[in-house]
Amino acid sequence: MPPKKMARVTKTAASSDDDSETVSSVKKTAGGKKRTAASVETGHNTESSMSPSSRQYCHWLMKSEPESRFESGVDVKFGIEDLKALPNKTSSWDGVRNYQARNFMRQMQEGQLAFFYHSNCKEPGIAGIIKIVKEAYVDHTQFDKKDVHYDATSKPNNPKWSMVDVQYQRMMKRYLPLSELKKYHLQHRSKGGPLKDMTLFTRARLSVQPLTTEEFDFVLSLEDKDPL
DNA sequence: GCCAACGTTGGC
DNA sequence: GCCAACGTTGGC
Repeated sequence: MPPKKMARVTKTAASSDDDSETVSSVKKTAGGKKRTAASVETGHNTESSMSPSSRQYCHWLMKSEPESRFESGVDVKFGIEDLKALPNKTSSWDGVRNYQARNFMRQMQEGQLAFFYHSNCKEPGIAGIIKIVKEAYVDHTQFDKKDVHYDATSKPNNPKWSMVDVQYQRMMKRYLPLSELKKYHLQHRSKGGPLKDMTLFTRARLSVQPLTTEEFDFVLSLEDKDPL
């Protein structure tokens, strides 16, 4: 596995958010390569007809920090350019230590797309698009005492944390700053529109989050528009 | 660097 | 199971 992804995340441990694997979905793990993600690529599916808890998402947003920052002496920098520079432009997304974020990763299916979001930097925003190329499997860094995201409370016979593999797809035609997305969010919140409930704003600290097809498509459409 | 928001911990 | 203290996230 590649570098250190970042996906920071709190170090939690048990929590209320279900530690459940159960939650719908999810795949099998490890060998994972199989499974064709059937419905997946179509992008659409049932979202509108399901309750939030059972909804199956097919688009995601994953945060990482493109600028150097040291955590326990280790640089957690990992921007989209760093992903692009790796062999096969692919990396595991390890280090997520938040149950909600983990559960979303466990719902991801091979072939689904995600926005690569740059956080904690000069200009936060969406930098490009990545694809899920391997579904959730055990994040080995949780057992590595040397790793920044080591979790002493997780045991190999019952791992707590998962990761997926992602592959670089492309840069956005233009960088989409958080500030611009926020303007749309506020606008849509008052007058209606696809970004009115976007998780990026309603649960700002979540490092892995879902987007509805409507949200994803709207954000994509901004590439061809002038900045607000 | 500040600090608001919010998830987690742990006493009770 | 409540909730205050604490730690982290991440925009600004």
